[in-house]
Amino acid sequence: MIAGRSILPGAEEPLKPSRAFYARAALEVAPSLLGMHLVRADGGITRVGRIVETEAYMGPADLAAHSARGRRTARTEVMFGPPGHAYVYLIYGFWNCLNVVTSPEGVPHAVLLRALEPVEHVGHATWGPGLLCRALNIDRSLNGVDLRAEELWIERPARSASVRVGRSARIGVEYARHYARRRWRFFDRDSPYLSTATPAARRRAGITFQA
DNA sequence: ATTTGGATCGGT
DNA sequence: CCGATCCAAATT
Repeated sequence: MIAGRSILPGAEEPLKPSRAFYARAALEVAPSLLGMHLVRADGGITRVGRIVETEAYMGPADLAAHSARGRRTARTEVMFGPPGHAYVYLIYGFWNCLNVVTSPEGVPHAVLLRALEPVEHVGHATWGPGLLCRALNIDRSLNGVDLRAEELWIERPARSASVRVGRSARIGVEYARHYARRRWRFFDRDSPYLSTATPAARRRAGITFQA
């Protein structure tokens, strides 16, 4: 029994990616996270979503990153720390955003998690970084937590189909000059839960709950 | 001390 | 496009 979920005899146990998995450039980690599960131990409830949309933020050189030009502040500090930890920040006054810190310690890369498909105990919209955090009850109190620990983590599902990966420019970074054009957003082409999907497409896919 | 604007979202 | 709403960062 792990966090209330039984492991059937003979079934593969879900596996948390190694520290080395996270110690790579955000641009490599971002597409690799598609199809993995984000798990939140929320009181007695284990909430699970399948990651379907990510963006890479590539540290000092990337003008779209909070760590652009090596900016090291109380807020960005966790990005300079060891890989495989959560960077959670507040944006526009009321939305939290969750990132996965990547690259070796001292190199401030991160992958923004932008959308999930509900898997277990997810009762709200998940098609955007702010909505994703709200649905899994993630806020800045989780800033810095180890994503290989027991509060908030990422695991490879025991069974997973391959993902048809699409890519595009990142969203909401028009200010970042030529970095705004880099196609560092990755997504599952077959998911109706993308942040860019239209309400009509979601209805067609049978998604019922509202934002 | 004050100003600016943001890795968002839903409604118009 | 706009407004909601707060904080980090930059500037004075």
